[in-house]
Amino acid sequence: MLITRATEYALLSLDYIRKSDSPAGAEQLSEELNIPKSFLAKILQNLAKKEILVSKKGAKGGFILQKKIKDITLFEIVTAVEGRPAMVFDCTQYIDTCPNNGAKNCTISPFLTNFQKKIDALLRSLSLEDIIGE
Amino acid sequence: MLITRATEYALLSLDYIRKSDSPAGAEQLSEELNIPKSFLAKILQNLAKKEILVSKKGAKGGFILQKKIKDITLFEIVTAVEGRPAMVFDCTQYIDTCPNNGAKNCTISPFLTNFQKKIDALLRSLSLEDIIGE
DNA sequence: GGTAATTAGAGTAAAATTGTCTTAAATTAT
DNA sequence: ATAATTTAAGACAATTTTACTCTAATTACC
Repeated sequence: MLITRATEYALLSLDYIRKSDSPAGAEQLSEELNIPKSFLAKILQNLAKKEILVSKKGAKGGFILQKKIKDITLFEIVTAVEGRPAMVFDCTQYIDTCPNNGAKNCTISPFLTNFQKKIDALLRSLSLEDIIGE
Repeated sequence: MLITRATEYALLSLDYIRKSDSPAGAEQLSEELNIPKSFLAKILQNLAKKEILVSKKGAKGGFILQKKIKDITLFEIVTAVEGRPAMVFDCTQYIDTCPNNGAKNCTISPFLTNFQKKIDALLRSLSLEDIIGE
């Protein structure tokens, strides 16, 4: 799966948040969107760390958007939530057993790297506005 | 991960097989490419079932290509090896807890479906020749 | 017939994802 | 100030997916 459930939850939350007048709390989002609360809280925290959301603590706290939806890319969201860009493949994991000693003599490495770049570019080109509409 | 290790093993094997004069056996491929034998055997079986490889049993048996490399798409390979097309996302899994009762009122479903189609088209447009060269 | 190879299916192990819990820190309202 | 509310952080547990193994059967060559 290129995009995990966590990212799907993030997209749904971001759509809810941008439609909300006041800060939306984790509990509220959890109930409205039927997403496990503690899990969602983590996701929202990650979005806040990466400057996609602003978090407000205390009573009447919650989350609001930090940027316009056209200025938030899918690449940013995925990276924030999953802790790394969406990966197409990962032969780097077993580079130690690679019979070609890494990418140097690998027949498929150049292709896969290129493919990854294409997906990255696609994700960077898509804004939250593209996804959830204006 | 859009493409699993099994598909990577398939690509490496296909490259080896197409360079080989005689049928390449699972054991040989396993040793040359440093891939666990039993795991690889399953992958090769799947490629054979989906008419990408021809399998020859018995002594001097092994696998040979069934088509030209320009006529084998990455989509075919992934589908054969992983048992389904490469998935971009999967909210269908938890459709029962979806607050929008499935895709009908979902804010992100149209986008995700569209995104999936783009990836499918990309995978269908790429031949094995594109990946491993002529 | 005997050996070399694939086929088939169940089963195990490891890793990643998803989800929970508990405690602390910050902010607001009273 | 104090209580109530809400985020922050981190450890932990459950689930799912991926990766891999094993055994027995089948097929084909010599």
